[in-house]
Amino acid sequence: MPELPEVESVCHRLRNTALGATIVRATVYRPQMTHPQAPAKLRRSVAGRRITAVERRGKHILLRLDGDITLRVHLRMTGNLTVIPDARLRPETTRIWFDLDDGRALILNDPRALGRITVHRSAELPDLLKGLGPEPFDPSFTPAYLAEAAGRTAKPVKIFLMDQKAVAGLGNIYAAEALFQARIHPAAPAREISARKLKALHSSIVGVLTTALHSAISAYGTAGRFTEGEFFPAAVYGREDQPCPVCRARIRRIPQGGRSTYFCPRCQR
DNA sequence: AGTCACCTGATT
DNA sequence: AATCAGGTGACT
Repeated sequence: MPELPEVESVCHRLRNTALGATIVRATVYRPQMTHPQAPAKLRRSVAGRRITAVERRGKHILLRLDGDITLRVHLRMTGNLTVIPDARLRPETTRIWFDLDDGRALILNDPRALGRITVHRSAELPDLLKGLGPEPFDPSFTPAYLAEAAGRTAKPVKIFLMDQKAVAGLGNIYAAEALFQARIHPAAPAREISARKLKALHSSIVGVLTTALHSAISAYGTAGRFTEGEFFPAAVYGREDQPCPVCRARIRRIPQGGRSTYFCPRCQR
């Protein structure tokens, strides 16, 4: 599921469901998902604590509990954090289960079980999140900042965008979409891109994420789940061999960093 | 900077 | 049977 817009929409929904509830007990079905901590630490830390805030930093969800405990949840590829009314609605792929005091349950549902959930004191958080670049909607994320960051690396620009320390929250889809809108070839070395193009890239990053965020919140907010095709209609992502919506050239797929990158060979040079 | 491992399910 | 997947951390 999740890049920044989807993670934010999960947070949005949790604020309307989990906020204020008290966790009675945690059950860990996949101990490795609490790595590098022991599952017992999670169980011990959450019992009897109330959820006081739901925050997001990059793709990380921060569940604030009273008594200065923060659960940091990362959904990775297929995770979802959601409240269900009762055990009858328990998905087969539930990996962590939190009983709430009103009979509902907060669950981490994650078919691939690649997600992570760890427990922290608030004092540890800055260190924990220090590798993350600015939030794309933060005033500090400016074209000048992007140019400065890009200037320091010879990495292909798409790899640069997906590296969370340039800017937090972009993943494979929205990095590709932003590059398409800015008409930049995904394999171009970041430091060789003109200031003019980087300015366009800055705008397209903010624009793509804004549109996707609204789409993700309305899709998830109503149905309570993401549904195929309700997202931002991708111009290039997943469209190998289909015509570019701008110039009709055939969309290409190339491997980058072990994943697929989609782009229009005519629009993006 | 590139490759692989972590996991499982869907698709070819 | 093989390949792919909206991610990341640990290796070369």
